[in-house]
Amino acid sequence: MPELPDVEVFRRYLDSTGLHKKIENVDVKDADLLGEVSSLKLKRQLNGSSFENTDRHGKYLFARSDNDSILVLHFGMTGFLKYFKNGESEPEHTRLLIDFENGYSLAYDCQRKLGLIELVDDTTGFIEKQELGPDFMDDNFKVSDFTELIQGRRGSVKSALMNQEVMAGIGNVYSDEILFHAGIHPETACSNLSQDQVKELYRIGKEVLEKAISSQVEPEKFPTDFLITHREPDTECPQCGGTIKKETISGRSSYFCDKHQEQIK
DNA sequence: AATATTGTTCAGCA
DNA sequence: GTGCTGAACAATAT
Repeated sequence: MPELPDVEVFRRYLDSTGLHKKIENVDVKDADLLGEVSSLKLKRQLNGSSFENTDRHGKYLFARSDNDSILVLHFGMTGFLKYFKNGESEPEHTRLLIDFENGYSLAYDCQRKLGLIELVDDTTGFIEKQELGPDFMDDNFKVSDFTELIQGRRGSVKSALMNQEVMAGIGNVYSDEILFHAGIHPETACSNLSQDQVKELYRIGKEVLEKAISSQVEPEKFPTDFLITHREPDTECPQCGGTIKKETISGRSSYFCDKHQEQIK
């Protein structure tokens, strides 16, 4: 379930593996994942070029090549990247395979094909077209921006946090995590949040995602009082001795503590 | 065999 | 038109 932290980790991975290397072959193994770009165009644009830098907005990863084409990847629910040496086995559900001149390859694997492979020449245009809100971890995304977006919404906080058109990057798992640390019930209406709670949500949100990224989203590296490793109904809350409950909220299975996330409806 | 999983999209409702 | 909810979809594991 790649959300902002996961995609940021993929971005750094790509930075440390696949940059400045000449691409000598591109294999689109599943055209289902392609957006508007054709398989032929993708190959023509990337072949012979090299990736020079990367970027990320919400759950989208961008890799810019030296001919100014930009490869866009979205990881859906099951996507990941793997850089590996020739001869080693490629991941089982590789949908896009890029071979470099140095004998290594980069695989984009996406078992359940909910991801996206696209080629654009302008990230800003792409972000606008997708109608994505500001990236939650962008330094220019301030508490005042967050407050403005949350205020005046009719639905629950959880659906606001998860709505990519409101702000980009937070999904089911991290919306639960943020609300857990903020002590706010996921079903709380935005209109019922106090000014202080909204500010607190922003601060905690930044903190939670930052910690997830620095833990490289590896479960064993997360602090033990995080909900993420305790997503099991009717188990003990790692913070207060309450009970972790599971309920469908905003159409998603949500986990929360029945004791320290007070229920306001 | 039916169910659960999640991000996105879209039909439909207030 | 807007904001929101809920269903559908993909592919697989249990």
